[in-house]
Amino acid sequence: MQTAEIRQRWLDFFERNGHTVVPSASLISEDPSLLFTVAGMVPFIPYMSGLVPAPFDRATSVQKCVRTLDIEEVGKTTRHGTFFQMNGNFSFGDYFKREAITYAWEFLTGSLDSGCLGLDPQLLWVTVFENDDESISIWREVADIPMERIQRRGMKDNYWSTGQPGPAGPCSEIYYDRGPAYGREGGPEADEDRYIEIWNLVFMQFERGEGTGKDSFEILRELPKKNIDTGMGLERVAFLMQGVENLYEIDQVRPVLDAAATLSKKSYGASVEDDVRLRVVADHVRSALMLIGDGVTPANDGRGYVLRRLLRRTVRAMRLLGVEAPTFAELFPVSKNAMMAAYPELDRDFDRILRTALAEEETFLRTLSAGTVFLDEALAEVKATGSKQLAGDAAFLLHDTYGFPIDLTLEVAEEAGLTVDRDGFKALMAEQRDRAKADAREKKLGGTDLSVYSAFRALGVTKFTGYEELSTDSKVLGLIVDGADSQVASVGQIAEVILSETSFYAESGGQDSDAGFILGDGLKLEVLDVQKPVKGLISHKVLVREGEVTVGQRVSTSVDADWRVGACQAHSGTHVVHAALRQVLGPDALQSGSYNKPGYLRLDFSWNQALSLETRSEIEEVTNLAIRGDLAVSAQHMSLPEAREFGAVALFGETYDESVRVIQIGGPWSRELCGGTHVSRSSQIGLIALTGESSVGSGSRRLEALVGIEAFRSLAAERALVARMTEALKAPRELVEERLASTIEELKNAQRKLSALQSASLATRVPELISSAKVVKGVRLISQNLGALESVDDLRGLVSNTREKAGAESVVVALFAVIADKPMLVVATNEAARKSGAKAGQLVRVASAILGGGGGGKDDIAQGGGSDSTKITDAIEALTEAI
RNA sequence: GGGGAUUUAGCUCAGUUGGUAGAGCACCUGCUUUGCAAGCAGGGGGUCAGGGGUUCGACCCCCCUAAUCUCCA
Repeated sequence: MQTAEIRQRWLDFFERNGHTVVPSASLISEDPSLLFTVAGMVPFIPYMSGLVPAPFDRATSVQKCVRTLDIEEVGKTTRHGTFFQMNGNFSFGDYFKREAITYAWEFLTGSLDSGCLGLDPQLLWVTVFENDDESISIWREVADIPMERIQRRGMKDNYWSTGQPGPAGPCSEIYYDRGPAYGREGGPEADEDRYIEIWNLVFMQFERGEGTGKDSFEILRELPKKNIDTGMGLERVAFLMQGVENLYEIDQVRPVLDAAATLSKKSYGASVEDDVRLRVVADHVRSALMLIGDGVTPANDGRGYVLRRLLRRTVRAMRLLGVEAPTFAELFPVSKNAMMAAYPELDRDFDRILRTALAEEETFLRTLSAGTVFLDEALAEVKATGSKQLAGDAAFLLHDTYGFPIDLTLEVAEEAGLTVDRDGFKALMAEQRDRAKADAREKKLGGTDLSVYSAFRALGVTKFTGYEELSTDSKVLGLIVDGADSQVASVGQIAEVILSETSFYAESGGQDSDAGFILGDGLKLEVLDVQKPVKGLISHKVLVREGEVTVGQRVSTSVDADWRVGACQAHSGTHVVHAALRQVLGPDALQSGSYNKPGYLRLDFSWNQALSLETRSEIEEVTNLAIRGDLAVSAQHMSLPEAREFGAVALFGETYDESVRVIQIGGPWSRELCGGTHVSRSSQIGLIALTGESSVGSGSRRLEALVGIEAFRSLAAERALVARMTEALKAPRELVEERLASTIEELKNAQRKLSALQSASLATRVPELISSAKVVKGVRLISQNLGALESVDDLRGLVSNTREKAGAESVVVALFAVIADKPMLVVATNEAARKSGAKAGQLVRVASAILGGGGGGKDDIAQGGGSDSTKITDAIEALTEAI
């Protein structure tokens, strides 16, 4: 049975049983503490923890997941994949153990005709938590499983918690017996390769306390609402049902493996090592495909780094298979074709996905060739010293600094007949890990506790009225002072206020929060910040200016009107710039983040090179033409699929509800999903002036702009600058640039002439200097104070010139000058003088010490200086002595 | 978030306890030749990423900033 069919049967089965089908959430997790969605239940965490009331009693999903913790194990075992799909059914205070077990059994063993999987009940084993007799009796009753195929396991295997205080509970797992060919008898307790875990049922029953590890915590109490969370590994079931050996050989993955084998002219099954490499390629290509599909782009940290690693490990594996040429152009379409039955959006976005992958492959191939040069040098050096081993720190440097993978280093070293100090390398890697981990631990202490908000969120969603009005009558539902629930806050205190409804916009979608006041009877609260700490809940951070605020009090929210006008201009302006950007650069230039507040906007977008001045001007022009065009701005609500159909731009990394708000500017000209506040016609934006374009990391650029009156002020300031320049240069505006260039050119020429003139004039003094030579200890010494000179270069030129002209007989030229009010000297010796022991560097040191400074150089020429120019005569004497 | 590396002529890069910034390619001029990366001679081209500090003197040492590459979390 095809993987896509198992998936569909799953969803249909649970929908028939009253579950709401929830589409897979993005791989980019909404929870900022998680890099990716790592399990089927991740999107449901707020409902499980009670932070947000669940909108349904029971739900089911097939969730895309990425886990890279065991990335090194990929390909070596049957069941480690970096991308996988988890089928889940969930109950939020609705059904519990009995139904969960019943559904699981029915779906696995029910007949194919009835939409189930038709697995042989004789091959299924289950495990339960050691003292969970309730589950055992349900299993006996519902499935009639003999006791021999039910095993009890401890905390480590069959108890679930998040690792932190919160919900916890026992699990029951279902295993499939692959038969005696795959290992020992005795159930999952004996052999988890023969008995493959396919489904984990988690009974969220208790609340746990503080503690570390999997088993050292206290069970505090029963949960008031018990939940069910189950996860069936889609890939595992697929490989069992398709009668293949592991998850790399299922219909969604195998075609890539075959394509990699063809490209490398290897046959799968011929060599253990090559098989692992082929599986790595098959797994990583699929994971990368899915990640890029969800909007991740390669980067040097965070999610982007995980993607980069996957892509680079693929290139590396292909290299080890003997293919040095680019391969992504072949591999990615194969993976896409295998996955598109379940994920049709991959086909739609494939141009972008492939471009992203190809760009990274090209970058990495460049990195590799740079690393190869370095590695060859390092290996040659090792050989030169007669050693047989490349040091660990050299291998680490290659890996850490040049991104050259260790196993390629091993391979190349081996070809050169050398070994590599792997232990040294590992030690350095461990050191680096510890550094990063120590740092992460330090930072984590600042994590915020959101539990204080859950009670308020349970009262319902804060109604936002700010689209229609600036002022709204409301009621204080709650106060938080210093992170704790409070009944009252008085003058001078800072508090968070939860209201029944509000006209204040909370920071989101890049738009900064509104400013203004919350007013009541004798009460004045200045709003400092507005946030949504929990989905649906708006919290106002305020400073109490006058009076005292208490829970239950009637108040009215009053947003600063000027502020809001500026905020609307800036946010609509951001949409206009985004649309202009895409019009000029093409649809690849997609916004990856933004920030706007009155007068200012910032837009980060995916693009891999700096924008030229012309391109920037063009974007600015398109932007301002759209403003001048007085385009209508409208907002409408629709479902997410409808919005997609409508052509609205959804941003990656953002998560959207089922019902979304689409902002249109000029109809189809700009359509974006957005919850922000906007002007009603584009002309109200006024003016936009781009002020900067910069990089925010590889593959991502940032545009900054001023909006409205701020834009005007900035342009006015530049105009004033040009006015001052025309005045200073005495040239009309059109000629300023030319005049400036010609002035610089003239200045350069003049300087060149001047220095030529100077050295010529200095050259005329050479004969006089030579004739002034005095013989000291058998050496001719030419020493003089030349007075003020322009530069040390002149002095040095004169000294070496004099030495050349002075003939082969021994001579020491020591000339002094005052340059920029400081005494300087240059000493030169010829070969004969050096033979009789005169060293320029030594002489300079003696003389410059007298001048209150220092100096040095080589035996033939040296220079020095000091700070007291009245001592030059003394210095000449000392130098004469020193010869 | 924490490390490492790089930034020098239009391009690719040298630059040795701190003492006149170079090479190859490209460009311009001339000569020699008329062909496959032609040769010879001459020449132009540098805020040594930016800013600050130490020093008589900084491409070089110290500090800060930026960009790019890279590893780890």
